Amino acid sequence: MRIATWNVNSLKARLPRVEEWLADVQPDVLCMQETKLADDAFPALTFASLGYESAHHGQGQWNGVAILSRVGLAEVVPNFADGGPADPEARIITALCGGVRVSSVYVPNGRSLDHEHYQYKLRWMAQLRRHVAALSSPEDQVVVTGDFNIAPTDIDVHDPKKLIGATHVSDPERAELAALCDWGLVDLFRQHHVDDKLYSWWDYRAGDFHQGRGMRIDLVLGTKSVAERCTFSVVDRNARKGQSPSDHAPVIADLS
DNA sequence: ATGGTCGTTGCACGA
Repeated sequence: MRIATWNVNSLKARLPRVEEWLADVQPDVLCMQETKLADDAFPALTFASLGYESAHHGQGQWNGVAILSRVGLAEVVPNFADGGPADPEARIITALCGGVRVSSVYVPNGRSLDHEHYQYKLRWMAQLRRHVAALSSPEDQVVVTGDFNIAPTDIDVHDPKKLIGATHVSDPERAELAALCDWGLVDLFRQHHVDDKLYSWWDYRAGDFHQGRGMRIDLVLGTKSVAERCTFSVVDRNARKGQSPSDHAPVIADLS
């Protein structure tokens, strides 16, 4: 089973690239973020014609998350399901795909450490932990994947010194991510690339992609039983090239 | 050292 995550930065703007990529890479499950669509504008028929069932949790204009699957799509849950307050923004959707409980997540950016949005980001990560624990146990096959807007360690950013005091690398948000992993999730990409400086997002500006200035903030986390099945993981940098790319590249993990 | 580019929308803001 090939599972992938991709922040597409507007599915309306990116649909041709996504269609081409699906045909090329043939994932069994694709989690998307930042569709920026209302549910009634989501191109479910286009994906159906390519062999994928789909579920979308959107709000239009901003945010929006989706799951495509050709190995079954059941028990779809938009938003958090931990019994706490619903997120007013469309940032998480969960479904059972091929025996794996998959969540597609778009963690709030945070904007700056002194911004209210940063507190929202920390609260969001804490609720994500409760959501995952409410729906599953660490012994289950669980994948939590998407745009975390958190670089787990300093090797996940091009120049850590330039980011001191910035979001994506601060201790409190890294602690939230570590706490999520402590529940029983493993960074599948790092299993296969122990110390590679490889990124999944590059600013559109200043030629950052071609200069290699990026961050690894798109993660595929899996429980132990999933991690044991994971034979291969890669960032598909090719999808960041060419005409009208997203600023994120897809991350792929193959399960035996 | 600074600014730069997209996508949304509407003439600015989020990433």
